[in-house]
Amino acid sequence: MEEHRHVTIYDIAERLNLATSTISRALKDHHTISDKTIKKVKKTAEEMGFVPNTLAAGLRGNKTKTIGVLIPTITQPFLSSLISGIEVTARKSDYSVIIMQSHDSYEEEVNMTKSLYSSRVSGVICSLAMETKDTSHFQQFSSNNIPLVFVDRVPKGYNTFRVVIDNYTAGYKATKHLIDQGCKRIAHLTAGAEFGNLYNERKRGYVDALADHGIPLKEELIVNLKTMTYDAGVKACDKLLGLKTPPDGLFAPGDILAVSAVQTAKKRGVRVPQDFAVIGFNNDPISEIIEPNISTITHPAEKMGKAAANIIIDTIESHKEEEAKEITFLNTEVLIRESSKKK
Amino acid sequence: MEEHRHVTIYDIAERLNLATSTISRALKDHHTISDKTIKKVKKTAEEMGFVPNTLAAGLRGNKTKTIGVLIPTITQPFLSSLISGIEVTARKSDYSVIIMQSHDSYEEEVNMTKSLYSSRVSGVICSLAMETKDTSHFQQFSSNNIPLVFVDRVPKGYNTFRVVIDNYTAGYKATKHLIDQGCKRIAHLTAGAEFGNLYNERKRGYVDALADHGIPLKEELIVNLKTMTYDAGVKACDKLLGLKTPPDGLFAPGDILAVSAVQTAKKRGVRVPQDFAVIGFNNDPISEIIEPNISTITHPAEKMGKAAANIIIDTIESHKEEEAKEITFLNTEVLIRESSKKK
DNA sequence: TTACTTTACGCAATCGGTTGTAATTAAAAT
DNA sequence: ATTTTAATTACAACCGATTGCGTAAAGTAA
Repeated sequence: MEEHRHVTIYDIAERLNLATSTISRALKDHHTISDKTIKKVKKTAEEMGFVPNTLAAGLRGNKTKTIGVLIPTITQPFLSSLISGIEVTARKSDYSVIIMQSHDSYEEEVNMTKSLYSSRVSGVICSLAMETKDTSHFQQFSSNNIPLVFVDRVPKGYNTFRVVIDNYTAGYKATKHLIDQGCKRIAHLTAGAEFGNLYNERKRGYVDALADHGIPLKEELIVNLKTMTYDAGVKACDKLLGLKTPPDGLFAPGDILAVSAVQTAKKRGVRVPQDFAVIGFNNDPISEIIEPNISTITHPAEKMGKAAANIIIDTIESHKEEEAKEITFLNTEVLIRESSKKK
Repeated sequence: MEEHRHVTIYDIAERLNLATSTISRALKDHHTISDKTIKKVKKTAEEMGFVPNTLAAGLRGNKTKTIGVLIPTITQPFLSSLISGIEVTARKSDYSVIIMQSHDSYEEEVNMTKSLYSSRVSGVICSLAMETKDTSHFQQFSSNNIPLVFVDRVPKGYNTFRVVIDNYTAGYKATKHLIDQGCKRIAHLTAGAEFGNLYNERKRGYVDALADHGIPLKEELIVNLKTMTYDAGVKACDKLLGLKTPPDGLFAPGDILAVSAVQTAKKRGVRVPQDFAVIGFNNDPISEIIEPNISTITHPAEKMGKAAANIIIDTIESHKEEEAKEITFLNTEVLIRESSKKK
């Protein structure tokens, strides 16, 4: 296999007897270059198979048109949709996307921020690892004017862009829906405070909805999970449905858990939704396919990705130094399907 | 916000009164640098918050430790697992991963190869877009000694690395399983030849399995789909189950299709598996959750990703110019679950 | 024709590591 | 004390595109 050397602007310059500066400017339609020259240069570049070296440009200009995405894992419908939204939006503005998975490890996350900084990404989008409590490893981006957007799992008390849903309201709405369906004993699965404020917020919505409708809060109906997995859900639901007075409804803050609840109920001969109404969260593909279909809360993954990417790109292109680091809230909706329809 | 300038090896050199070359070598434990100096340099680098600029290194060395991944979409269990495998493996060797989605568009794919080449990726892993027939846009990688690995949806007649499963055998085994269960009229969904040889191979396995077991091939039981979607599956199965003599089994080359088949059957009052045994493909998470569970063929996405990434990295690190461009076959297994158990 | 604008393009430094080669110094050998 | 040899470190070119500044050429007005 013959090894070609990359064609550079020097090669084009030599061929046309022009300066490299002229080539560089011509290729990007700089106004000080005549149309004639521009056309000639572009034609020659095409002929010679010239492909710009973004490394050189990036080194010189200290910007790479690259967005670093740092998330727990990509094999989760919500997160892969998020990335999809980021990628599509980035591409429109000719940005590339580098993906890294922290696998919910703090240590990995720290290393990956270094790696991203090292490759001089133009911006960073991150959904925090479960383990992460301290976010000082993100300071390097803020300090160097690299826009940083947290999505979904965001830190508190850190002045950066954030793209989230209103988890409190979503939790409230989900619970209220179950109340509206006549549920009196509504169970809830949640995760410990160490996981950031996401599940806490949903739980807060649940608690307030109960209170607002005069339904007493029963601690026995709230199960704290370590991991939000199918198996953990099965175990929790087995426990809940085994109570002397079992719940007649469940707000699961994730569709996987809702699925596990529905199937556990079925296995125990508990009818869904008649005896046990279930509502999930996320609107994962599976919620629509399982029988009965699972009511859920939409979680606009793709939109959130697009929003995050747009923030990055806008911030860069507008050269705004002192940008207000706003929080972007995206809407969620209650999607009523069979699993919660008591009426 | 104060804008720091990046700390460079020049800054370290100045501080320590050493040459930049010494700093550079010390940081990578070059044997010509004394341990004393190495320690001193590393300590100072740490103190000053030095982070190497990979762009500069990449520009100079013409290698970036970056793998470009070009796939139809990431919001598909198989593909997101594939990426996950790639990312994990890449990271172990300190490689980054750039993701691009062709959305099955030939034009996008062509643009993206340019973009990847432009950013001087060290290697490329690709699963072809549905539309792609001509693969000359990948020539730029081959010509420039950038290792290229096709995964799953691979081109024919192009001498590159390929990581695939044996679709023929998998199709054969799936069909044989249905035959073993006593099915006499086995239907099959497939896709036109323009989609590459993947579905054709599975179909070939289906055809041969029937022939080997003395079961006549009925054209009416083979439905050609344009897209492998849930809705397309429903439509096809409605047609199949509406035949005068409907099939008593189905080999669907994708779990989504299998799910649509199971649900369509249920809706029509056809019992699965008693009246209609179904086997899918991929072992998507959903196949395990739907009721009845769907028998399927495993498709080792994560492993394929790892294999592909390893090929890239090994090729680069071994500096082999004339590497044999082998095809890597990964194993698949028949996963027998409820949807096909007639016996 | 002279002076003044535009228009078009070239020069050369720059971004930050990397690396072949030369130079300097220290340690060892004679 | 002198020559070898080995151990360290320095010099400077290089990767390829970008860009501020300067200059030459062409055009316009006086």
